[in-house]
Amino acid sequence: MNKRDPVETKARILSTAERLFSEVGFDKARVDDIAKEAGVNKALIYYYFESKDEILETLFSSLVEDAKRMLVESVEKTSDVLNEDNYKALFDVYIRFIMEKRKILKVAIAESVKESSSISVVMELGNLIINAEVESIRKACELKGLDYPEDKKEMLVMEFFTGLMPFICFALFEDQWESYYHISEKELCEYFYKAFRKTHLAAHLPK
Amino acid sequence: MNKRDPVETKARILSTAERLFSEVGFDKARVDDIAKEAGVNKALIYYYFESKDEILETLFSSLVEDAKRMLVESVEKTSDVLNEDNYKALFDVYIRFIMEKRKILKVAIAESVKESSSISVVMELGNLIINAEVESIRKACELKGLDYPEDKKEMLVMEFFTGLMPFICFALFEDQWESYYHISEKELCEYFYKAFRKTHLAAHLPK
Amino acid sequence: MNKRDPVETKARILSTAERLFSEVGFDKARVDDIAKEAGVNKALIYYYFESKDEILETLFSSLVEDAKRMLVESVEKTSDVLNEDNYKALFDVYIRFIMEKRKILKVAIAESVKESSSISVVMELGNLIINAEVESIRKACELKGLDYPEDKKEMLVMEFFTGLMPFICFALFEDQWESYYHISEKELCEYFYKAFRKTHLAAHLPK
Amino acid sequence: MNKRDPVETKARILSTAERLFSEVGFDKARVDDIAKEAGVNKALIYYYFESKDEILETLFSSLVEDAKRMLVESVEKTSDVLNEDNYKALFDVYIRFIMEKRKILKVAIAESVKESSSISVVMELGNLIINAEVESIRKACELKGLDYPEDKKEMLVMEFFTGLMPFICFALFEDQWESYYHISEKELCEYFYKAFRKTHLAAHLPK
DNA sequence: CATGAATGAGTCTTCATTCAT
DNA sequence: GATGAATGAAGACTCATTCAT
Repeated sequence: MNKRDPVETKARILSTAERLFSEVGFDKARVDDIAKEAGVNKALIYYYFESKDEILETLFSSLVEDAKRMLVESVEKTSDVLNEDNYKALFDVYIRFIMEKRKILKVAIAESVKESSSISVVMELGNLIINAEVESIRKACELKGLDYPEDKKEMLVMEFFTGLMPFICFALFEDQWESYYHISEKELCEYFYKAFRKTHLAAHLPK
Repeated sequence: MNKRDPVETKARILSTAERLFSEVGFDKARVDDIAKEAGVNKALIYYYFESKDEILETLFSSLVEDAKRMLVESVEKTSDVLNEDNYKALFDVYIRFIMEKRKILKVAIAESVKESSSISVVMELGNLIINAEVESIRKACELKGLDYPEDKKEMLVMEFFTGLMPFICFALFEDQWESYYHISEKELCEYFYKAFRKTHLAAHLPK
Repeated sequence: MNKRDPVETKARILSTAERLFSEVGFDKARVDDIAKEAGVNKALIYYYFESKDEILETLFSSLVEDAKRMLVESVEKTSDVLNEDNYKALFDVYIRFIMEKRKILKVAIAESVKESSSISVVMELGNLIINAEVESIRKACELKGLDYPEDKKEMLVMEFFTGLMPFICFALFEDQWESYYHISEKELCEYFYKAFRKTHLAAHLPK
Repeated sequence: MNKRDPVETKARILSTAERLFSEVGFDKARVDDIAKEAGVNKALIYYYFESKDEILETLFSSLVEDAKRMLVESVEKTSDVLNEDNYKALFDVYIRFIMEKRKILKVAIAESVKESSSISVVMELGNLIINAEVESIRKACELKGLDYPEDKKEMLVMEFFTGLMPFICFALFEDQWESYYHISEKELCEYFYKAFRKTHLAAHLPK
């Protein structure tokens, strides 16, 4: 907690805000508390950010940027052959990303769900991810000389609601599952992979 | 809008609150606005409800009660034979229920996601529904003389994350999909069924 | 200080605000202090007024309304013959009005002087008064069979800068003259009348 | 805008402050904005001035000093014979001075009007000017062998309220007259001279 | 001289809730 | 049941001023 290190200070404000937003919700989170818990003066927050809203927007932008980076990297890493091993590798990349971002994802969901928010981050993020997915599926088919007959919209719907959403919901409710069903994160994650493999992945893998 | 009809008045307060909560979020929704839009005096709201929180609790209780009723009815309606037609019928019952409750579901998700909320409605609701599902699967297996070998926890995880969550997310984001991808509710619902059938349902149907 | 008498309460807020605005200026006056000194809860102020600005606007509107009333009454009272006695009577009506409104006039001047305020109250008030004056002069000339040859704009300028402004400035600085030159209000007022008679009034009276 | 020229920098801060104070009022003007618009770092302002108040005091002092200089010069320039031409020349000197100082005069009036300000600049300035005026009148009388019978206080009142105040008010409201009555500064100034000649000056000129 | 970062003390405004009728 | 008036406790945001370099 180096004072007079602007970059570090700004980062500390952001991560404290992220935590508080996810703990009590954006609206209930108090700027006073962010300041106190980040160990900075409240006015300093307004030196770096125009408003409480701008803090949230900054966090959302980072989320989207990180997602883009993650998608690029995941494409580079995974070979184009679609088989169970590859899917597992991809699953791991995604689950790691989503669990790392769980805090801000909770906030994103809570805010996106409000009918007042014009274009929600979740839609933006979703669009990004499912398009990447559909594209990689298309490429894989091409590579194998398979035709790629499917309706693109249908694929988008499938990727979004049965692919992405279970992942995000895993991030949202994993901790509650832990305490509600007395299950460890590791165990839950394994069950989740099994379930995901039998449902969404099964639809992708050649029968 | 019958004045001097307590039951109707209370219902009007509840439905107005539900709408406002879903539109702007529970925290941002003002009791003043609920009063104004319900056409009642603000103090009257406090005659019917202890607090703003109690309004939300009432709405959540109704949601849970309605879900229970829906589950009972769905069991009565559907025969025990598990085939595609039966699943489609069940799908329709669920989708209708979830779309009807989309407003309060949005609020439920937004609130459940906060780490401060001890036991979230979504977990309660989820537990209810996935247990019913698992139970009906068990019965179906029994009926057909099949053994029911699966790990129960695995089934719960599957029902929750790849069965229920896509449904709920459909309710949450259906309207945003409409405007983002210029697609009608009907069309989206059809795509969603196709996707759901190929993934979650496929895992249930005998190969 | 009757609680639960809305009219009286609102009036008390307004007069307290008027006093504080004139004492320390609109910007430095604190809503907290208005509340405290008016003996009401701060939130009650916002129950009656949208904002601090609206309080000021209400006060300004009252000032304009009162000025209109005063002008109507002054026309009714004074006969159309323009002689020294009539002018003295008119002077007294004006000086009484302006001294009664000195508090809000101070605020009005301070605010009007800001280049940001689009149309200032002082201009509005000035326009009202000088037009009434010019009109009454026109009538008087007509009555006496005199022609009314003067350029109207010139008259407006004269009424505003050498008629109205000395009056308003009297209201603004009377108290400071008292303490600076050790002179009583009565005495100062007499001097002021003499000066005003020799200058502005002299220009109106037949030579 | 020569950087690294302390004198010029300080002057730039002062003139920017003067402009902002007159545009939005002293209280609403922000040191941040003065810094930004003067193109200097905020902390530098505090290197040159103790406080925001000191900036204002500096501006007020300059105003008083400049007024003194102007008075001395005006005495030197104008001969002691009081006739219409001399008065017009004096009028021009005054109007030029007052128009040049309109910005800070607006601030001075706004601040002087507050009942909290112990001795206001306007009273100080007024005292300065009206004493000079009365003195020059006395000299002129003496010169012409006329007795100078008048009550001094009466003369002070007259000079202040019907002599100085119309001038200052001209500076305050000239721009608003322009836009309100669609009149040019030149035209308005001519009308003002006519009005001033018929009222205040007429009282001074031998009949 | 000059600057980016930091701070304390406000200041307006909001809002759930209650009171008196 | 119903209402207009009243309140306490906060909460977002501001701003003159100072510090460290």
